[in-house]
Amino acid sequence: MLQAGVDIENNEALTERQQAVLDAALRLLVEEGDNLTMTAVARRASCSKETLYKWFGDRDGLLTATVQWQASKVRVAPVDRDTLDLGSLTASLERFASDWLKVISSDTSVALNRVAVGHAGSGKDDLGAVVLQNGRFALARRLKPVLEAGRQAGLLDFEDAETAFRTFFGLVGRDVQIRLLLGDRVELTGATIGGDAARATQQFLALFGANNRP
Amino acid sequence: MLQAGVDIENNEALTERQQAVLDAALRLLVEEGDNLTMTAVARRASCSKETLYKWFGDRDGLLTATVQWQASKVRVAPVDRDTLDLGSLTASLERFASDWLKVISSDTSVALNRVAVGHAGSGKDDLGAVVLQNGRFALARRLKPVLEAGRQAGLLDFEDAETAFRTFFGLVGRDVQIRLLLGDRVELTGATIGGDAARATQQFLALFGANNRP
DNA sequence: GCAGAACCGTAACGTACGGTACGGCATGTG
DNA sequence: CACATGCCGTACCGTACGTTACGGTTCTGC
Repeated sequence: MLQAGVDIENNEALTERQQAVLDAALRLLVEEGDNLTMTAVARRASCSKETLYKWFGDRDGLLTATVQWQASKVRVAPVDRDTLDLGSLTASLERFASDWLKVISSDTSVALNRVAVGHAGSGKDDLGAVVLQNGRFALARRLKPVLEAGRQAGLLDFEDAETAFRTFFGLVGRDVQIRLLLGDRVELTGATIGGDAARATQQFLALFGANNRP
Repeated sequence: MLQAGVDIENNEALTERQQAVLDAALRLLVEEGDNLTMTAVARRASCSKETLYKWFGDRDGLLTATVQWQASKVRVAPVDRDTLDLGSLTASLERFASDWLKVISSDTSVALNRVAVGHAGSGKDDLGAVVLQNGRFALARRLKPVLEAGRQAGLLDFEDAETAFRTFFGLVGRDVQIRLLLGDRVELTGATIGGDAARATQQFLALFGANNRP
């Protein structure tokens, strides 16, 4: 219920100690997955279970706080759009693709997505919505202005920014995320990520570049 | 451990009653998710828990048997490749895309993928591998011959069939599967599926069609 | 320096659920 | 008909874990 607990709306109201506890919970979540126990978190964080319950109210409260804490840590710098030619647009898209691939292939992302997917079935909490909000929808919010700017500059040609974004999303991610979530060992070194990002960007430009339309 | 149980390698060795039990377990899995209980399965299937343990050995054994039972039910007819022009190739690709979208948006697929993802963290069983084998890899095995035939006929142009397939996979699925797994309500009527399949096919042909290369 | 709060460590409680045992019934077999 | 087998229904056991309670210790304000 979390009648008394941290204000999960704005994660600014987290003291240092609470952040450390959530970091410990996050590390444990990456290691153990959803079958972590409250005693394990308490032991790892060197705090008492009473404190955990006082701060986060509930096991689900602790989990959501952990997920939101991790989400609050990935604040990216927005791209500058003053210079906008084909080169800078390509670089921006490749950057987005590379960052996204790095994120979804990271251990923490895989672990968080796993627990969120597992909890999505029985609607006890909204972990899925949180992960979705800070994952796929955050990416859309940051990428759409770039796409719109590209269209304004006559570099891109598309009807709907949402559909264009979803195509880009598919070209970048392909089968990587589902394979990682299902436990498949996908080789993703830095070089392959760079190559995949460049390939996805070229394919996207081939589909939505303004010069490719007769 | 499943020392004594059904032969999960070939699901032919399943009696009628066992299939009915697995169907009940499957329905319950779709409804309840991973937090289904053995007593609930026994009650739903009108069998005793003793029988469940004798047949499937374990809770994980029951789950894997259920997943494999569902996997064995989706055997698709292979496409005929005698006539191979651009029209039939397009139709085949659209058919694959539409079928795949229908599968991943179905309730059972979402439920099965959820439990498999949830279990992928702690390697107690290989649900993830089973789902992956009967999902994404089965699709690749069925689609790659079509792609190769298209290349042989001079309709497609690609270096590696695997990369071409993964691009097709991304163009079709985009963000649908992860959004569904995370509990997002994605509108997927028959019309939208058809439209998405056609769009993905056109995009794939635009990228890998032989006539588009100078 | 002291009262009170915050918090740590641990013990205790309650329950849900995986796994097992057992009595009854139905069916097949000599 | 006696007997064995297979299975249903249910009661039972053990344990893991969420949740609470409590004594002891450190921190904070006056």
